[in-house]
Amino acid sequence: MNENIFKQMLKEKKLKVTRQRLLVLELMAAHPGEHLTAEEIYALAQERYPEIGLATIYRTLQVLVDLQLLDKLSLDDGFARYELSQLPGEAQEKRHHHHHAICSGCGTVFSFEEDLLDTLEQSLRERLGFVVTDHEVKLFGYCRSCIEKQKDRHSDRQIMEVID
Amino acid sequence: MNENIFKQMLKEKKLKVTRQRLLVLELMAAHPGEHLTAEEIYALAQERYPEIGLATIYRTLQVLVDLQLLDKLSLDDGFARYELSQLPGEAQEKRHHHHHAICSGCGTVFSFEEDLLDTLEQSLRERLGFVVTDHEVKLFGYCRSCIEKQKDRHSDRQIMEVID
DNA sequence: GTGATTGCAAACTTTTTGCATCCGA
DNA sequence: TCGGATGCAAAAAGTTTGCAATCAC
Repeated sequence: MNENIFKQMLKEKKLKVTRQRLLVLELMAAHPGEHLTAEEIYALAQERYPEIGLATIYRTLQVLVDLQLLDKLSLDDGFARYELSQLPGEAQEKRHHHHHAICSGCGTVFSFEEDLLDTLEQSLRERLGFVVTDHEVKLFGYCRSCIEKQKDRHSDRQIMEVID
Repeated sequence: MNENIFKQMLKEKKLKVTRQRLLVLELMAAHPGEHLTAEEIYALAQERYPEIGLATIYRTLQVLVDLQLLDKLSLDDGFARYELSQLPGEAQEKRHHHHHAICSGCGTVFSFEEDLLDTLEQSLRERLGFVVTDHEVKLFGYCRSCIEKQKDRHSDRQIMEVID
């Protein structure tokens, strides 16, 4: 992400280029593919700028979401999360988020691209006149390692039951 | 929804059949397809049982979600929402929620069934060993009537610009 | 200089929890 | 009777807001 493009975007919206805004974007760019909470971003920011306030983090994240530089998402754990947007700027029409598979066992989030919703979106447009601009897909389940742990635990339990 | 089945489910989990639990389930059953917040359910419950407490609503909703009688969902507006589950009881394996199309213009939520994710889920299982147990699909966009309103507004704006 | 931005604290909102009382089995 | 359930109020937890001081332009 080019810093100058960011400065340009801010100027176009008559927003000021501040140290805080540059820092937050830089941090997000340094953590691509992660789904950071405001608190996590706050902690990272404090390492480089201890005086920064949590309210500034929230306000800055909102600015970056408005500029479509960040995506705001939820993993249903009570925190809003943010990640670097994949297609910055003009390519907005095609801006379809990647999807998330959330392991119910360990909470690990797997991200993946795949546009399988075109048929669905077309059908919606035809049947309801609803035009889709964005979609969010969350899959819940169990990752390989949790499935294996689960198997182990089942073996243990069977053994325990026999012993008991 | 058969009340006796519910009582049976409660007994199996050693939970008590209370007036509050019966009331909340009855209210939810009377509003199928709606996506009610805890506050909305609280208001409905108070009409029939003014002494009921909001904490009871939350605790009861949790019980009903655990029993898979309700689905908890989020429309990204800061409220948890609840709706009657489509397939109660045993058919849990096939229990795939319907999806939601949320209009960014007016907030209307359109629900629809369609299982187009089988391919995606199969691919995840093969590639990652991730086994999907549930999914949530949200589509954002504009409904027919908001699109028409938008067109009108555009016409207005053009006229205004000419006049100005 | 001037208006946007920041940091701090307080407020707000939704949800959860502690506890005395109540009620279902 | 007795342990779970309830209602109330207080607490939590994430986020937003008011305001004086500060900073960008």
